[in-house]
Amino acid sequence: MTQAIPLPRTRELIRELVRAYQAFEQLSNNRIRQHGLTHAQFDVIATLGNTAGMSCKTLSEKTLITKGTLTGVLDRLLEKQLITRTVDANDRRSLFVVLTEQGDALFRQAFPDVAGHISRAFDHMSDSELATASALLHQLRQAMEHSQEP
Amino acid sequence: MTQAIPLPRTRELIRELVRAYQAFEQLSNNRIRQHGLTHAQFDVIATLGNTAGMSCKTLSEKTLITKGTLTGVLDRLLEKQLITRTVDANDRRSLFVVLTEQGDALFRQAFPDVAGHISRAFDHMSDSELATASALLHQLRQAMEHSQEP
DNA sequence: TATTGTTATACTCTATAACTATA
DNA sequence: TATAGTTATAGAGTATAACAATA
Repeated sequence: MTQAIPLPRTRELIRELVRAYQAFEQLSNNRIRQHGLTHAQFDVIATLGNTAGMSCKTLSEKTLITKGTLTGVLDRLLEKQLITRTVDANDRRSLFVVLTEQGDALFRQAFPDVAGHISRAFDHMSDSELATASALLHQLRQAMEHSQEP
Repeated sequence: MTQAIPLPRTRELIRELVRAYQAFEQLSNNRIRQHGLTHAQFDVIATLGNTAGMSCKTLSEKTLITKGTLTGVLDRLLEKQLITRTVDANDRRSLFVVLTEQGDALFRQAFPDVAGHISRAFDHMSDSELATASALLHQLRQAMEHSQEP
């Protein structure tokens, strides 16, 4: 309950992280919608892409979409015939989700397009600058993931 | 329409940015909800905090919430008596939004609490590390903001 | 008993377009 | 005509809790 007052440097970092992501969202959301997908749907497609499929549970963990919500998102992808959702023979409580051929085609089209659109923003950065930035974001993520609830 | 294939380094950067923000959201969302606010409502309160107020238009630009959506968000904050929304005497098309005393109290309580909760993740980082990280995120944001639609 | 996923509920955000009123 | 904001519409995501089926 008693929170230490965050240091100015940390506040600044949080503000910049939020702003950077806002800018990212603006770039990506338009592009994602041009492929007829919502952000959540794109996340699911991108997560399933280049895999042999996975359970709802795994998908939920990777996308951070809670199970109740995921059911609805998958329902809509099913309607669009982008995925299949079949009972796992080994554990019949579990459902196995896989991209359809159509879903895979969309993945192979949409993912590079969205990524490519964003990547143009970083055209002026060198390989080593990009690598440094990635490493730093990785470090920030690790720090946040390992900071558990009190 | 023809997109350059994004370089691996850029893809990696995008992936890390998304993941870092996911981790951030997980940390912040729980905390925000403990103050009885949604993410959008918190954004508005945080934007209005430490200001003399601003028009809906400005608020919309700062929070990236579109005007139609903003009306609903402000309606709910109004219900909770956290803001006032009054006609601007100078331009009577415009509405001026200000935190109430109650809204300001919540801002002064919730903002440091949320920021403090997150900042603990970065406790182990030095001032100069934090500054470097902020500068880098700032650079990434600038790059994305200046990358306009083709 | 615990786990996987669905269903039900209720709310919030979202984009969009038509609209009102002011300028 | 243009701008600021509301309203209407229709969807989509969200958390939560109760539930069914399976382990």
